[in-house]
Amino acid sequence: MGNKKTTIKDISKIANCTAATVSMVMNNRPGISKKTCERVRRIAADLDYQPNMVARNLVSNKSKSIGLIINNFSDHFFAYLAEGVEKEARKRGYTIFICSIDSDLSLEEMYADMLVAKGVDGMVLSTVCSDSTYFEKLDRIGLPYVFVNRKSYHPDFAGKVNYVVLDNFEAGYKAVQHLYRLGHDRIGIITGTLRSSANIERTEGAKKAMVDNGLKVQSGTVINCDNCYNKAYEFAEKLIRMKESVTAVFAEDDTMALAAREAILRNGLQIPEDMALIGFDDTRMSSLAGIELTTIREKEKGMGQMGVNLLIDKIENKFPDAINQVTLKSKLIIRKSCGYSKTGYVR
Amino acid sequence: MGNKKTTIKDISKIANCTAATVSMVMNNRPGISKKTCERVRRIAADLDYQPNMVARNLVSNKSKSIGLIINNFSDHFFAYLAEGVEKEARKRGYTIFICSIDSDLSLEEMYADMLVAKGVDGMVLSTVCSDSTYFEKLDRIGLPYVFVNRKSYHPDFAGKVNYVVLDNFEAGYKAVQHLYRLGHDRIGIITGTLRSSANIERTEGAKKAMVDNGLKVQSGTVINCDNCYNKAYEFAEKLIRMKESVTAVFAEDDTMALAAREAILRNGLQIPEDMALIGFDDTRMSSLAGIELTTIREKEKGMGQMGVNLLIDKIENKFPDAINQVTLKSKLIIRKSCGYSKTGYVR
DNA sequence: CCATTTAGTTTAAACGTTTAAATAAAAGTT
DNA sequence: AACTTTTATTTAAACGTTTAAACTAAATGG
Repeated sequence: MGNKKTTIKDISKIANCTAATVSMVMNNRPGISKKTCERVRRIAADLDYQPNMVARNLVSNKSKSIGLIINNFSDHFFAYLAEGVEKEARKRGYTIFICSIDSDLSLEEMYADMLVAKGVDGMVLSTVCSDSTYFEKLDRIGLPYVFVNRKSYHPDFAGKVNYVVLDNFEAGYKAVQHLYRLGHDRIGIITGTLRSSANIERTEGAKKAMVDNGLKVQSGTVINCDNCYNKAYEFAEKLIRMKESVTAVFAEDDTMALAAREAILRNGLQIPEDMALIGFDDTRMSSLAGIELTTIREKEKGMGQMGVNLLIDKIENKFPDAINQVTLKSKLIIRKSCGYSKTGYVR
Repeated sequence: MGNKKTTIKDISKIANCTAATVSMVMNNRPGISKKTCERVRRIAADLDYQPNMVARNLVSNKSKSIGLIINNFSDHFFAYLAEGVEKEARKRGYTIFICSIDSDLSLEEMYADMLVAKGVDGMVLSTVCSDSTYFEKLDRIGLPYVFVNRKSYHPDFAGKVNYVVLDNFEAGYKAVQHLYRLGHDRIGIITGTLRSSANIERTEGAKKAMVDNGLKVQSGTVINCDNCYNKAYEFAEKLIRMKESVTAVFAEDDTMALAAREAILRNGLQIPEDMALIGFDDTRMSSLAGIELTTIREKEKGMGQMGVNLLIDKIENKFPDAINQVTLKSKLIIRKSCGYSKTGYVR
């Protein structure tokens, strides 16, 4: 043990040349004789040489590492997002530093600073919108970053920031439109945290659909449950008690939808007969026999991939000053929880 | 843009002292006058100085970074494991490089090499047991690592390697014992990939329980489905067709259990009346109304935490040559899918 | 055969820190 | 006042690379 790693110097000594020569060989630089090249290569292989990225990073100021800040690992959304980011980054030769903030917004800036200090080449930011604009620090030092699943509403940044998002407005609209056309007039909305532009826009879309169809958004029927199972369960019970006024529920993520489902069933009601239910995310749970939740599918993995590709393009200066703002579309997955049948919509 | 990061030199110039002095101030070293200390501190704060970890890493040979290799992000097990690792590491001041191999075992060694090159202080290895012993390279260079959810059977390593695992044998035993005591004599087993010590031991435990109770392990009733939903679905359909010989199924993870559930229900059978079913992991799906899967709960997050704590203790040389082999116990979560009732077991 | 080009290699500085050793300045002792 | 001790600061080397510039030797050209 303690047998230090092989360095370029170790090789150069054995190969009777200087470190510079070895470096050039290892980087396939032109202008080295075939003989030395082969000799050095052989010795490097013999000693199982791996270039020290830390040293390389110091001089080149490139680390081939990317920072990824997510909210948490166990949410379907972030898990798939991270999967997309990591796999795609790997393909392009980058490694991921991952940080989760677990809804503690104050952590984000701290992590970002740390990632910068650790020398990442760029960052993917997927947590909710804090009002802070700490990322102008990133701009200042010229470190590329892209938002995934998040926009900035800040007037100084909204137009400049690179992002990949879902068309959440359209998705929310679509969800409510589906309920409306199945005959529902009184619809409750369980929203996710409103610090996220995604949820803000889902909610706006949903409300717009209600207004466009001449429905009223009744007070107490739209509540922020912060993507939390328990809060959603409680709120769903409240909605049930308003049964006269509510016949359908749109939950802005599947976890909350399933919380609502539990509340509805435990209170002796049936889905969709007594209460229609539509979720968001199309998690694995939604398709199970007996659950069959109508929901909205977004390509989290794809968003991660696109985001990181875009980031790497920036890093590698493919399109230095392009501003990339990508908006993806979602898909309505119709199952049984809203009672849609082949006979189609009633209006 | 392009406004390079502040360095120690920038500060030293303004503060009229040398880089060494600044360094000492930033590291709270004794022997600097209060005056310089404050001056340097103020300037550093003004310039928003962040020490460059890359440079620091190069000289100290410590990076405060840890490598984590998982199979994938979207599996419940690895998501929670990673969550535990990351959170605990954060508490102790470490950042995580995450790599997923997605069942491609050959990637693991490559990643490990890369992580070493990037200067991690240690690694948490949670993927399946490859037969390779590439980690002796890690021993050679003196880089600490710990296995989580995995042991080594290799005679040279089995006794020396640090790990945190579940008592999978006992868990498998417990699962089958539960079925047996509910009156089942013919039990099918859907195993996870047998390249993982976890699944090997679950299977062995399960078989032992059968043997101990005088049951026969019939041919064709124990099949490796590689933790794959589709394979499990198919195999479950086969088991159904052997209905005379099989009345209960033990699946080594919840995903496969739910695949079996779909197969059973789609074939017009009922759970638990026609077929009892027990899973493993207690994922969020298992507890949903209408699913209510009996399963085995393990603390993935806790395993991650313990693993990384153990690793950091090694890194920081708390117990230099201790060998830590931790075995945790699981818990049987009884729901409805095996038909257990308050009347208890029949034997 | 000398001048010039080309090919192969080395030198030396740089990247931003840390750290042991050296030095200088200030403070104590007699 | 001369010597010792203490305190504060600087020097210089190191970490493992990369890279531009300098050098050397061999090849080419006239």
